[in-house]
Amino acid sequence: MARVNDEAAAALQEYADLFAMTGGDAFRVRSYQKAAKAIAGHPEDISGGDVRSVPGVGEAIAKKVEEFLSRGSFRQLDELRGRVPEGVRRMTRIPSLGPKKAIFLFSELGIDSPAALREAIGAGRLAGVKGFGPRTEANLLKGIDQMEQAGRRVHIGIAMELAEQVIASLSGEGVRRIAYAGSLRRMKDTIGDIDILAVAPASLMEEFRAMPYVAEVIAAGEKKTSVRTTGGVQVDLRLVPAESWGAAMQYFTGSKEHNVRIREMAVKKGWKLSEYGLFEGERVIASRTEEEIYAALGMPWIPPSMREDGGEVAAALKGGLPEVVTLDDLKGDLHTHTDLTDGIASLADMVAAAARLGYAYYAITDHAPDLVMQRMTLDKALAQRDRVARLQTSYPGMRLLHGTELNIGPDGTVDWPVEVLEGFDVTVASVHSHFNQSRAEMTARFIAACENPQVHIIGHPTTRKLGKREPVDADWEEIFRCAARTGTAMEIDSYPDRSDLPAELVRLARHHGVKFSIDSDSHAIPHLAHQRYGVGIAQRAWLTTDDVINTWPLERLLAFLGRGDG
DNA sequence: GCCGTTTTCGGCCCGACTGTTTTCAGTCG
Repeated sequence: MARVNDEAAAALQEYADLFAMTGGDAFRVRSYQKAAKAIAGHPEDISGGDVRSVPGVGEAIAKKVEEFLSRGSFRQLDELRGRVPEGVRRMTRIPSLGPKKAIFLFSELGIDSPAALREAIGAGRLAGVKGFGPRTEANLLKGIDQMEQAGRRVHIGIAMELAEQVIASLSGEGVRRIAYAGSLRRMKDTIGDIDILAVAPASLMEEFRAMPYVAEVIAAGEKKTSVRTTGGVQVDLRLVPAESWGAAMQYFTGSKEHNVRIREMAVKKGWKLSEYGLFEGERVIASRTEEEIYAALGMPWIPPSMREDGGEVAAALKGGLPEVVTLDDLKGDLHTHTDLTDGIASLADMVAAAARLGYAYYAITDHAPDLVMQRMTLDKALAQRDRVARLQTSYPGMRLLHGTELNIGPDGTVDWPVEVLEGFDVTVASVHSHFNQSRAEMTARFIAACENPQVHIIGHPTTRKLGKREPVDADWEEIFRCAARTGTAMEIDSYPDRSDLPAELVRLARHHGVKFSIDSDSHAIPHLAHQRYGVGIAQRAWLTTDDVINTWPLERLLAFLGRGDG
C-alpha cells in the first residue's frame, strides 16, 4: 500500500489545519487539503516519481512534499507546529468545534487541550464569553465525551495498514513465520492494539524496538515487546515456539469469550488448552496448526471473523457452520465515485482499475444534485452515461452500470423525477444531511426511501463516522422489515472509517431477510481495495453469497434491480 | 496555492443549520 503517500498527505492535511487556525487564506487552505486528498488517493508511490504529476500539486506544494520525503517534515509545518500546541489541534476534532473557535479559546483563555476545555466549562470560565452560550457548552462537553470514549481505538483501515507495515519491516532473514492475530484478525471495525506473533530469533525484538515507527517502548521482555507507534497505536510483538504456532494464533486471535468456550470443551475431555497447545497431561494432542486443534475438539476450523461466542462453536460441532462470503466471491462494486463529483480519479481510470480486479460488473454512482456542493446536473449525468456506454466497448468482460448516489431528503424523497431515475442501472440512496432528526422522523425517512421503487440500495445506512460522528437514531428493526418486503438492499459500506452497516445491525437485518451490497464507496483508485473490510463485516454477521447481491451473476443482479434485460 | 475550450490573473463546490445573535459567524456535508 501507498504508505509514503498517506504520510505525506497527513502532513499536508495537518499543515492545512494549522494554516487555517492561524488565519491563513481560505483558498490556500483548500489547495493544501485538495493536494493532500489527491496524494493519498494517487495510485503510484510518490517517492518513486515526480509528485508534480499529481493533479492539485504545483511548485510550492511539491517543494514541501520533497522536503517531507527527505526528512519527515517541512519548514513551514515545523513553524506552525511551534505556534499552535498539539492539544489545540486535538480540540478541533471535537464535533462542532472548528479551527476558529479552537484558536479563539486558546488565544483568549489559554485553553490548550480538550481536557482543559472541559475543566474550563466546569469552572464556568466560558460563561458570558461571546459566542459560547449554554447550548454550545453542553454540545462541547458531549463532543469531548464522545471523543474520549473512542479513546485510542483506531478503525480497521489504520490498524491493518500499520500491521502490514510492521510485518513487512520485520520479515527478514531468520523469521520463519510472522502474522497478526487479535481483533484485527477477527476483522473488528475498531482496534485497540495490534498483536503480532512471530517464529524468529530473539534478536527480532531488538530490531523491532529500533524501527522508525516506534515512538515509545512500553515493555521489553523475552517473549513480548510492546511499543507505542508514532501514530499512537500500541503494537505487541510476541515470539512463539514454532511447534506452538497454531495454538498461539488460536489463543491470541480470541475472542476471549470464544476461547473460554473452547477451553471448557477441552477441560470436559480432561485436556488443557493454552497458547502452547492442547495437552493431555504432558502429551501434546495438537499445537502446530489451528486446524489440528479445532479438529481434535471435534470441529472444522472456524474463520477468525466468526470467533465471538455467537453460536459459532455449536454450529461448528453440528457441522452447520455457514460458508461465509469471501473477497473472491465479490463479482463487482455497486457504489463508486469519479472526479465528476468528489472522487479524484477519472471515469476511465476508475474503470480500468476495477477491470484489473477481475470484476464482472462495476457501477459508477456519482452524487446527485440535492447535495448542492457536488454541482451535479442532469446534463452532466447524461453526458457521463454516454461516456460509460462508449467505454463499455473496451471492456467486453465487465458490464458497466451507470448509477447514482441519491440523497434521502428529510422527508424521505430523493433527487430527480421518476423518469430520470428510471434511466439509471442502479441507485444507491443515502442520508447526507439532517442527522439529528427524531427517531420517528428518521425511521419514516428510511422507510419512505425503501418504499421508493427507484431506490435499490440504502447507502452507508447509519451514516456514522468512527470517532467523528455518531450513528443516526432510527428503529432499524422496523426499517429492515420494510427493506426485506420491498427488496431494497442495505449497503455494507467498506470504507473503513464508516464500516456501515456495522456487523450487529447486519445480523439483525439478515434475520429479517434483507439482502446486502458490499461496496467500496471509492473516491480514488486505492479505495477499491477497501472491499476486504466490508467482507470482514459480512463474515462477522455470517453472510453467505446468497445474502450479498454483488456476489451474484449479472443476470440475477439485474433481475433484483428490476433491470433484468441482460 | 492551483489552474487555464473564460489561459498568466482572477477565480476557486454552495447552502443549510446551529446557536447565537438582533443580523451573523462558524461548522458541516
